[in-house]
Amino acid sequence: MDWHCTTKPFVPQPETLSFFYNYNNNPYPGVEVKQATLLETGERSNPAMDNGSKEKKKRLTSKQIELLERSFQEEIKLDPERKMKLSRELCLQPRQIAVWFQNRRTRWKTKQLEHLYDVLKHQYDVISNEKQKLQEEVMKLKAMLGKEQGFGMQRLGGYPEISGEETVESTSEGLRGSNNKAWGKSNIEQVADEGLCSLSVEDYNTVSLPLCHWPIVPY
DNA sequence: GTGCTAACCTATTCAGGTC
DNA sequence: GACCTGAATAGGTTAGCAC
Repeated sequence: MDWHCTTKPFVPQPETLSFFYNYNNNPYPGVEVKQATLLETGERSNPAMDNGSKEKKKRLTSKQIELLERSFQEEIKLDPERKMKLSRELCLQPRQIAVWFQNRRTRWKTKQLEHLYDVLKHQYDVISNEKQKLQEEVMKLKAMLGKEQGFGMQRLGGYPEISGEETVESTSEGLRGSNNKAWGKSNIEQVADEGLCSLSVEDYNTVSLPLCHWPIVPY
């Protein structure tokens, strides 16, 4: 089984998260009313219970799952025609096919969310590391500046005042802002330029989560 | 506009399998 | 027997169609 989507994925477009909610830009994907077939009507009822005697739940065979999985990889949605075809081929009720696809989509979505979490976490780690490096660099530069100014002031008979309140972040921003070309672009800005994330310098300092402006489509 | 129907969804239940 | 997984159910939303 491939709950981890390691085989051919129906890869969602990365620029949007809407695929979690909307597989085909409809409020409910695949909701297209089609004339119900005789077999499909009454699908809501449990076919296993129809004969009065309560049949026990049965696991699908590996062969059935294999075919269902292959079909799912081809198309995440299940159209009535395909449902009936699978139903005949696998000797399962159409309802069972529909339920399997529904559960499979749920599992797929969960996996996608887990994957997205990993990606975001990685991005966050990268940004955190870069911030740490920049802070260290700023401290070094401040120390150097202090020494130089101290030396100059000694000759003038005084010492400069370096505020302890001054934030590393503001200094960092100022330096980079005043001489952007010399500093070059940070990884984060490159990412932002590539349109993956929309980050401002302000975001930089307050970022607690990657501030990617991906649309969250309400369900 | 309203009612019906069939598709979808999430949350939950329950049974089979594994340790 | 506890825990996990997956098949199935319950209940809700949405959209197309007929009236």
